[in-house]
Amino acid sequence: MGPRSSVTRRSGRPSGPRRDRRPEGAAPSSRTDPMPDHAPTTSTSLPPQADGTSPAGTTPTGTSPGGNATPRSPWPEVASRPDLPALETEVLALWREQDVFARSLAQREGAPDWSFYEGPPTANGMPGTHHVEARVFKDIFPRYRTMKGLSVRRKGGWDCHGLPVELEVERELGLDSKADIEAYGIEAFNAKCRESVLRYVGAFEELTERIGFWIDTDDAYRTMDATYVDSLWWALKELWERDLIFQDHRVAPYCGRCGTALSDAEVSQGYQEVDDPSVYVRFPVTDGPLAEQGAALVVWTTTPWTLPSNTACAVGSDIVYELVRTSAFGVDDELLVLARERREAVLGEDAEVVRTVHLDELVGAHYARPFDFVPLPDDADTHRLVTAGFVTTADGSGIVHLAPAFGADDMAVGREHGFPVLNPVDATGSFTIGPWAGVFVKDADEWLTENLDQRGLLVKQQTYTHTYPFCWRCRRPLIYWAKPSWYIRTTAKRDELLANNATIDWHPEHIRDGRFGRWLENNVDWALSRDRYWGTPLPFWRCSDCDHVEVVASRAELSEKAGRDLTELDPHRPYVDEVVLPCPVCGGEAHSVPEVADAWFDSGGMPFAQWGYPHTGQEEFARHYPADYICEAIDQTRGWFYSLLAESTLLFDDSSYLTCACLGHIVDEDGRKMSKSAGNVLDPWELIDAHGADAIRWLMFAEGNPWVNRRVSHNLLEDVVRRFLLTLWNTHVFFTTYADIDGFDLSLPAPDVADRPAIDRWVLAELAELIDTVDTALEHYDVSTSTRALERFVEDLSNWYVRRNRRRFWKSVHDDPADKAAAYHTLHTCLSTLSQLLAPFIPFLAERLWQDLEVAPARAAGREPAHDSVHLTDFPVADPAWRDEELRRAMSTTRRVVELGRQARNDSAVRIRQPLARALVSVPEGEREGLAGLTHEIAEELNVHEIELADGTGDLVERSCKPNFRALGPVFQQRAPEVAGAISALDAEQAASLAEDLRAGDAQLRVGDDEVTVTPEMVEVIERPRTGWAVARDAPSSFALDTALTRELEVEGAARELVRAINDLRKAAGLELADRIELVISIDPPELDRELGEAGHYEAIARDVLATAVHRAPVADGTPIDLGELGAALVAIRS
RNA sequence: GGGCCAAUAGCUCAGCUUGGUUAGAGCGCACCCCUGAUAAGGGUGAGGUCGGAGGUUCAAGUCCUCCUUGGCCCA
Repeated sequence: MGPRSSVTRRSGRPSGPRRDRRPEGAAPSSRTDPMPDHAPTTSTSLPPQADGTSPAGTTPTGTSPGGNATPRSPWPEVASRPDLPALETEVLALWREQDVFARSLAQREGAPDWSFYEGPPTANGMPGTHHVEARVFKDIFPRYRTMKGLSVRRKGGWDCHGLPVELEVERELGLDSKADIEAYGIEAFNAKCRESVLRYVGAFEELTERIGFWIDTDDAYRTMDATYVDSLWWALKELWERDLIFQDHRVAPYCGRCGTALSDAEVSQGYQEVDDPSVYVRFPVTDGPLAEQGAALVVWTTTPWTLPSNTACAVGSDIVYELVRTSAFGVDDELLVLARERREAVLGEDAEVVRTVHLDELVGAHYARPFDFVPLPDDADTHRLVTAGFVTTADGSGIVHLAPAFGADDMAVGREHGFPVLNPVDATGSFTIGPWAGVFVKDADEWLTENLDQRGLLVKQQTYTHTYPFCWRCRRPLIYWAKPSWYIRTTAKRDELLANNATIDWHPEHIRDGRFGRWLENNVDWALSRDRYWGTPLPFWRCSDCDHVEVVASRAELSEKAGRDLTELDPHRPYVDEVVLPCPVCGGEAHSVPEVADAWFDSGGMPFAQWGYPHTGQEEFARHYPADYICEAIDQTRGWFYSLLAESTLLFDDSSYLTCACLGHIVDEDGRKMSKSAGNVLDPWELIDAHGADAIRWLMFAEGNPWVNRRVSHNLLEDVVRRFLLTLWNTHVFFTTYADIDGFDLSLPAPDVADRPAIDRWVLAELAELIDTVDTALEHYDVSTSTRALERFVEDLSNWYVRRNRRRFWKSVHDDPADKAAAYHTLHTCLSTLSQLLAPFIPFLAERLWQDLEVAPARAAGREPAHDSVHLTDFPVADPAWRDEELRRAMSTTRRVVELGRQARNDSAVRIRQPLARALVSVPEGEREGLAGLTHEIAEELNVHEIELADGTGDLVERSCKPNFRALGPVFQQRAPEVAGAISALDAEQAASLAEDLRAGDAQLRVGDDEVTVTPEMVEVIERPRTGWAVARDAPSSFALDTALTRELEVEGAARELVRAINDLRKAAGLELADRIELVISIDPPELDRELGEAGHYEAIARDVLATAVHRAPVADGTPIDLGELGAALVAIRS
């Protein structure tokens, strides 16, 4: 959407930022309190909004930079529960006000171009969810390339011409035929078409902006514009001059109601399964031996209306025919001729075979035509049998009726044998002569059949179920009809089309040789003309005297030839029809031909016509040709993908696009196609209003495979929001909440990465990996890999990094300022970089993060941020200092061990609050060293004082061996299972011995009667603790937990229990994060009280519950806290 | 009739290009834990003949052939 467009679509939509402020009189939030040394002690969540609205995020910049935020803190307030659609409209407002899209383009001026072509949506209906799919895929890669430093001009476009537009207008005006339209007036009709198009363009523009598709709609091309048509005229003249355009009678699928032939693409949209008549007719033979015997041919057809136009019949040269006697069809002992293979199917088992009929006897024989009301040319030798390759015995009788006017095959055979074209059918599809004159041919089938029956010519009649083409708009059956049409001779360039196709980078790859390649191999000449009104007029003027055709390449050339200024002519009917040219050959009058161009010709010409090339825009054309990237749904293989390739191949001898993304269709939750009749169409606005555009975008990019049909539903969108967007948002909320409380100053220098704790270095190493993954994947148009990596990282960041490090954020800044700074800087880097990585995917939320994390702090510090929008930044590059493969591996092991530890805790039923003394961990030897540096993470996470790492020796562990087939297989081949069995069968002692041997290198192993050499790779040595402790393990690792409790551990556990219970009391009392309390506590028995005191636990409790004093005294109104077998406490808090 | 694509847990999807013996994730369900991210978080469990049948191979969800079902396209 153009950066200057407006977005005022509906009332009732949030129109501006909402403040997530407390209602008057509510308890003050912690942020307005003096800065606490300690972390908040109670929930940081905000109370429900008094006005009933859900809390939305703030807008830290844009409408009111800095707003009424507390001046002290650079960090914006963020809602724990965001209203994503509202957040997005705020971001839209920001982009509009700051002109961000235009600036993102301006910023790359002079940079290398990366060219994108907009495949124009046909503006003849409201945009649907499938348009959202295509448009977000068109958006993401240009955004990515822009961030990579390229200049990506994004010129919008609208497909304005074509039958769909006409039909819409016809409906509107209540017109029902071409005669109606002409009565209404072509000029007025086309004006209505133009109006209709403009109406829908507006609807598309709104949706385009709302979903964050950055494309310049202000600069959009429109296929109906005069300059565009001028370009198409040039192209048509080029083709004409290269002898690539011709006019011919061709049998084409034709709609009598719409009065036009349909393109293959159009026909393919209208196939339906229907029951048609299936009639077997007697054609009495009139010469030769068969005639003497009184035999008749059995001829089959499903289109009785074509029988009056019959000119011949075809038999197959490799088919065996028989003369058959039967009385089963109303004539006693009649003789019939048909294919042997069809005898039983057509005549039944009782028919008696008289003899085989030689092909020689059939070919050339004449027969009596079934109807004779269509006049025949005098000199034609018609109504005889010929051979044709397409005759089969799959159905019918093996004798095929030919009517060259109504079948492509028939026409070809007719040409070969010089048969005339008998066409008693007019442009409305009705008979022009005979008893059924004026009747639509399909409606005459029944009468014709009855008539045959009455005349004793009908053998039998059945119903035949097959798929038959219907007009995709008006739903009437198409007929195949010979009519004059203009064609582009694409078959002359089939090899070139295939060669150019081979140069295209298709996604998915199989399109190239599959669907598209096959289509090109079977290429037929492009039926260019349409007998309609609202389209590009063919620039052909034909002399009424000598038939010379004059072709013009522009309105300027037309002016020259007409001898008057027509440069301002609206190049549409009826204006073009009014121009008469003098014939340069005979001096007669040349009139424009009445046909307009197939609208696909318009769309395929956009690479040059969007610039008005070659009359204008030569430089732009050269600069942006070919497109680096185009993208549409798979149905465009026969549509735009073809018209683009055909035109560029014929005109420029190459492909106009280098990479083509070919999307699957959008289906509903149950995998069904969305259709109005099924009532399962999802309105994109409804989805956007409920879940936000980012949710839809992420669904499109992350859920399933873009190249395959994908499901969209409210449930799936909710899932995306919860699983991904809210996880990301929660992490953001965590950071900004504590950054605010601590007044974290971003401008203070960050500790060197090398000086930060391992977990910081780990998350940065993961971040570096993430950047590489996303960058590489996007480079290759692979959104699935990128989104999977991003989801994984966000999950790790939230549920490992943040969870493991919470204490670092809330502990006193005085304890360890460097550590605290490391934590803040690390998390800030992660979120900020994520914002950039996510910018092409979910531009709204990414922008919001960037505003909160980069723009707001900078402005609060009185300086301008380096980039005031994430969409103006460069795609992130990983700092080499972040990379640490070993640490990533080690942390992966650590996390696996922690999972085992949790499992052991679970199984042992010793809850995590109860500290335990020690645990023994075994991991494969290669992972031991890395793990050693991270045991404190395990200890802390599992509340175990000491983690011992088994060193692979000694009696603490028992070993077993597991075969590694990947290494064994190639070496031992057939013996691999035997060797593997031997490895598995080793007892603990043998396994220990083998493990020792393998430490030094290869080892010998007894297998049956042999000894074989095994390498360390072939054997995985597994250790398991020998202790009686609570053990959990997966294959190579184990965790043994010493659950023995000492008195000291129990007392420590009691202290933890007290902290938790007192914090609950604080929460229940409605205390704020930083409120101080005094604690009155009385413990029973006194011995426990003494032990708590001696071990210093009261100081720790005071620190953890923000108590300024602890009074160990009897409590009258205290709350009891159960400390299990140790005793109980009575506690009161005073604020 | 031909072509292309798809079929993996109740649901949505990874894994297949490069075959390795214990097929993963999320959601949902059941039970449990945690409680200073808390309308969050974590664990465990149930749930799979990887659409079917053959074949290749020491080894097949993965490669080959055929078939079934669905979608799209062509005729």
